Amino acid sequence: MSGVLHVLLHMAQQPGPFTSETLAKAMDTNPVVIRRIMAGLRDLGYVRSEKGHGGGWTLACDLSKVTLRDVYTALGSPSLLAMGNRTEAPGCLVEQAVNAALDRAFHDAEALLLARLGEVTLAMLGDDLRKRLGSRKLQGMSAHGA
Amino acid sequence: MSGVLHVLLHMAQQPGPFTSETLAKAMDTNPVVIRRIMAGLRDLGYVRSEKGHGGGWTLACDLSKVTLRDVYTALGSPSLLAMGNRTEAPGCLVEQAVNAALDRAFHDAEALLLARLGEVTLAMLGDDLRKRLGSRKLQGMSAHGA
DNA sequence: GTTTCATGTAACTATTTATGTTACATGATG
DNA sequence: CATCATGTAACATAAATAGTTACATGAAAC
Repeated sequence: MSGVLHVLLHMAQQPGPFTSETLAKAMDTNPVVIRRIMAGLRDLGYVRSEKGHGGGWTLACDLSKVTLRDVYTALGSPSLLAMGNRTEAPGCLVEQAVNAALDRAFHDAEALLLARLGEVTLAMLGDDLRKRLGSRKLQGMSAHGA
Repeated sequence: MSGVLHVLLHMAQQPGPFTSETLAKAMDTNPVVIRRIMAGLRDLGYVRSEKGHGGGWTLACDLSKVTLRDVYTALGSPSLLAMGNRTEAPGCLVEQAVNAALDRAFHDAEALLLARLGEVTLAMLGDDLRKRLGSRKLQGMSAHGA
C-alpha cells in the first residue's frame, strides 16, 4: 500500500513514462517487485504499461477521482487488521463467542479505515507533496533529502 | 489475542486450576505456548499460576472489570493494523506525504478499535457463551461440538 | 527427604508470509 | 533484427510466528 502510493506520487511529479527499473531505484527495490504491485492498478486502468523503446508506466487516471481506497482495492483488498480470528475449531462455542465479540470490533474499525481511505484522493496527496516540496526548496534540498 | 480469550473463557466455565497441558489440549497447541501467552496476564495480575501438585492457572480478577482492551495490553499491545508505513527513506518527501495521509486514517481506526475492545468485558463474553451453551444443550451436544 | 507434578525459560526447529532474484518469453521500437 | 521494456513463472532469502525440546525451579504428596 504505502509502496504503491509512493510510486504513484513519484509518477505524478513528472510526465514521461517510467520504466520499472527507474521506479525500482527510487523505491530501493527490484523492477519485478514494481511490476507486481503495479499489476492490479493496470488491470483497473489506473496506469498503463507499454513495452519496447520509450515504454514504461504512465498514469492513466484522473488523480482527483481515485481515492486511497481505490488503490487498496486494486491491490486485492488485503486484510487490514493484524489479528484475525482463529479459524480452527469453528464448532467450539467458546471460539464462537470470542469471534463474535472480536468480529464486531474489527468490522467497525475496518469500516472506518476504509471510509477514511475513501476520503483521500491521489490529487490531495499530490497537493500535500507539492507543499512539502515548496518549503524544502527554500532550503535548497532535493526531494529525497539526505 | 483470540487464543488468549479462548483460554480465559474456558477457565471461566469451571473453577479448579488448569494445567498448561489441559489448556493446550483444548486449544490444540503446546503447553509452552500456553505459558507464553499467559505470562503477560500473570504479570498484570489477571491470572495466577502455581507450581507442584494441584497447581496450574487460576483466574485472579473480576471478570466484569477486565476488558478485551486490558487483555490486549497484557499481550504487549502488538500492532493492530496489517499495513504499517514504510520506515525506509524517511527523508523522502514523497514518503512523508504518503505517511501523513495513511497515519491519519490508521490512527483513527486504531483508536476506534481500542475503544470497542474497551467496551467489552470478559464477563460479557462469558454471558454470551452461556447463552450459546444453553441453546446448544437443548440439542444434547457438548461445548466443542462436532 | 525424595519423588512427582507443575510452571519458567532458554534455545532450537518448523512453518508461514512477504520480499527479492533469476530466467526467459512476449511484444514494441528504432 | 537488435534492443529495450513489460509479463510471469520459478526459485531464493528474510522475518515473524508458532511449535518443540530440554532443563531449572518450586510445591505438594508420600
